[in-house]
Amino acid sequence: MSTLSAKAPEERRRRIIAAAVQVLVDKGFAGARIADVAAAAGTSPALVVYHFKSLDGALAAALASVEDAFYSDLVPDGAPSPTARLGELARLGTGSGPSVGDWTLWMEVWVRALRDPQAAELRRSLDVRWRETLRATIDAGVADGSFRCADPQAAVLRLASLLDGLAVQVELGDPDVSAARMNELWLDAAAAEVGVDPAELRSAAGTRDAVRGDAQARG
Amino acid sequence: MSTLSAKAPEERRRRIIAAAVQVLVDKGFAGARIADVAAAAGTSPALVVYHFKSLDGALAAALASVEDAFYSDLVPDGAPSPTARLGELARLGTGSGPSVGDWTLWMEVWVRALRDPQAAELRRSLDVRWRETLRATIDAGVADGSFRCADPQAAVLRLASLLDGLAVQVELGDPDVSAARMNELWLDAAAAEVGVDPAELRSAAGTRDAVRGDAQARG
DNA sequence: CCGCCAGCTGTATGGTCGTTCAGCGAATGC
DNA sequence: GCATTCGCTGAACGACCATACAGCTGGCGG
Repeated sequence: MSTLSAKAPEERRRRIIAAAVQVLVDKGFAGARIADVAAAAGTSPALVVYHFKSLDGALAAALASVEDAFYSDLVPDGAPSPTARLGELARLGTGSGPSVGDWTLWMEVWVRALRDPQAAELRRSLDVRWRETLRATIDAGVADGSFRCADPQAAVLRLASLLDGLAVQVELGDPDVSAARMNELWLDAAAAEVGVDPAELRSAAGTRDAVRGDAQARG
Repeated sequence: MSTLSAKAPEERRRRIIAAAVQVLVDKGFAGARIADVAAAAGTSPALVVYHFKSLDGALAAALASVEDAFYSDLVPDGAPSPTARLGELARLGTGSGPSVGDWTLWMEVWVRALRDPQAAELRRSLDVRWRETLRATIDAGVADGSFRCADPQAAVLRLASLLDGLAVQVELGDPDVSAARMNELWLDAAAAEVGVDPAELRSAAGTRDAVRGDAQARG
């Protein structure tokens, strides 16, 4: 258990996982080859198998890693107001930077989930988590009076689905739906669902430092 | 150009196309094999290649055929009122029977479109057509006073995207979004977008024979 | 020092398919 | 009737890849 030399293999492993994620994004499940992953990681194909037993193993590890990233993306920094938090969530789902917004990858997962139970479960758990987050935000807003929402359950389903649908348009290069437009469209829909002024929500979405309460961690 | 014998090969061809569609739905682009198509069509693998030059050729023919079906699904029967037409569109997009609602297939096309320009173009043209149909309906409703809609362009983008997103949930077997629930959720969103009573739209959606005007074919 | 083992690699192996090809029967044109 | 073409097939062929394997190397425990 030496500290220095033991790190190199682990580092190598991480590199392969990162490479696998990249390959998945670039070529999809259907186009991903062991050789691609190895090349992207700067190693030999055999090493990928050595560490992950098979190509599927490597891709599974890649998915697990983005799953982790997804979850950590979702923890709020500070305790923003519901309005600010809603804008924050819009930024997360809309921006293509964070894992939540890795839409190419999610689309791949969707299609794989049509036939692969493992992928279906992954997608499901991430989706549940996302909806819970949305739901908690809406409930908090309703509780403190800043939102009005007759049917939060339906609102969450619609907003979550709308996000998925908009992402498809963006990812497919729709000329009418840029990433910025996607954000706008979603925020307006969210504003309508929770009965706030779209302009207010839009400006809240742009604001990084929101009103901080410190009492509750959850609504 | 005999009438009887010439039909058999053509019939065979159609059978292969239908088989290819089925295979695409069952196994997706990634899992589709010439042998599968041949087996489903009750012919030899070689015949598939004989008629379509390659597997890709056969799959392309399959897509072309669903494209045709999609377009013919979209022509309205009669000249329904905008409200009834909106319900009709919901039925089309929501039911899994007609080509418009072949969501498994569309999801496959989406992911393929991420990397294949031909698939991207197919998806784009179908999407444009769908949005135009929605837009025409909304415009007609606004024109005759039954709808109120501040930003029809945005409404169309949101409703089209929402449909896509809801379909993903349904296709992935989400326990909270059955096909019936999808219909409901979409209709409510549509009602909100065009400022009508959800209950009215829901009942119009269930009605097959709507109020028939005969003046204009388009709004 | 020595033997061992984890980490790593290049090459072989085997399986899965897409595509090709030579040919066969039947209908068709002459 | 005869040659030809069309529709169709089974049996190869060969490309592409995942995986297995034998071996090399460098550091670590003894």
